[in-house]
Parts: sequence; C-alpha cells; structure tokens
Amino acid sequence: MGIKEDNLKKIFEIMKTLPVFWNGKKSILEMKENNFDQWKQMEWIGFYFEFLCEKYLKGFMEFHKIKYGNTSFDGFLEIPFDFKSHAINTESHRVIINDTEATIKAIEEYGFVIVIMALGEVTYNDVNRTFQKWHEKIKGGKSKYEEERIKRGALSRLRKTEFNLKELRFIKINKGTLERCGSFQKNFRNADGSLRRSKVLLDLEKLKDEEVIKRMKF
DNA sequence: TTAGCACCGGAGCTTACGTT
DNA sequence: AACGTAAGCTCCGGTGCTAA
Repeated sequence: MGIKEDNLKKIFEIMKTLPVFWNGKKSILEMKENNFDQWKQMEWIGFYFEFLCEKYLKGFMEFHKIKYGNTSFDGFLEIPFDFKSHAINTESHRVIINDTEATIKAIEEYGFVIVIMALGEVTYNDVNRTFQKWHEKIKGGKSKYEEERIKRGALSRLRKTEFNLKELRFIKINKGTLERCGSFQKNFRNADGSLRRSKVLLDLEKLKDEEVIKRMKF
C-alpha cells in the first residue's frame, strides 16, 4: 500500500518539464499526428493533459493498466493515478473524478489514489466559432451525435482555444476525502437518455493540507 | 451501451431591503 | 415586527461530444 518517496520525486521532476502554454489547434494536431485516439474530442484540454502525461511519464508509469468494472485508471505506478485538468478562471472548483465504486475499490486495494491536476487559465474566445469550424473540418464534418443535437434544437458549447498552465497539484484521495468532498453524484443522464453511474466529486476548497501532497507552480 | 473528458446553469437557498 | 420580493450565492443534476 502506498508509493515510494523516490518514485514520487521522479514524477515531480518529470512533470516540472511539461509545456506551459497549450494552443488549441497545435495541441489537437499534435494528438492527431501521434494517433492519440481522443483528438476529436471537444474537451481537448483534458485529453491533451492525458496525452502529455503519457508522453512524459512513458516507460516509468504504466497507463490504463488497472480496471474495476468498466472504469480504468489513467496511470499506475505502485498505486493508481488519474490525470485531470481544471480551469481556474471559473466560479466552481468542484472537479468530477472517476466512477465512485471503482475509486472505493482502488482505495481499499492500494490505500489511496493520486489525482494529478493541471490548473490553468482557459481562454473561451471562440465566440464566432472559427476554432470549432476548423476542428469540425479536420474531423471530417459533423458527427451523428451533432446532427441529432441540431435536430433537438440544443445549443452547442463554446469551445476553448487556449490553456495556460499555472499549477500542478498532486492530490491524495482516501476514504476520508470521499466522505468530505466526494458527495456521490447519482444518475446522470447519458447520451441516449439512459442513466449513468455515480462519480466522485472533489471540492478543491475542502481539501486538507495533507491531501495536497505537492503544489508545483508554473 | 456506457465509459471518458469537464462545464454550465437553474433551482432553491440566504441575505438585503423596501413597504405596511 | 412581519411580510414580499429582489439580488446574490451554492449546490448538484443535467448537458455536450466521442470512443470502444
């Protein structure tokens, strides 16, 4: 149970060298060129962070190795890791983590899991949708889901165009964390109207000092 | 079909303030 | 003081999209 101090230190060292300024178009193209299969996603920042973690920690940490039910953890090195990104220039600092049951099982088996969270300033300036159109074009047109969305008359979300990394926060999650801030979400509606499983929620403001094991400023 | 990515915004509380 | 409503805030359920 737990992780060796040396391994943590190595992770910190590697993560210090991450790029700080992420341009949307460049990031998406980089994922595409490297055949990272999530490059078509609208929330490119979250996936790009995962892509960067895999690129930088490759050979040291393993990825998508452990799985509980249908939920796998992004990284594994003695214990499970999860990579998250979060905009700091927003009101809410509640961050959705993984499937609740899977997280509880991982904690039972390994003692805790670590979330590596990229905090940064997000630019939401795609008001005339030029970024979105560019993305749609390289994706090869509208997806089936989007055609349906238009039929339903639902709004399309505003895209993010840039991310400026300000801090990496390493957060240790155990049973106590779940009880304090991980109010268990229940029954999200899924794309087809069916129900989703509940997930763990992290409230950044409710974390204790000993849970944030490292803050790395950029 | 259900998981991943994470944000959004409305419901419904709480506080502030004007009127009787 | 008691009430009505506006304004501010918090919470958390719902949404958008793609992959396997």
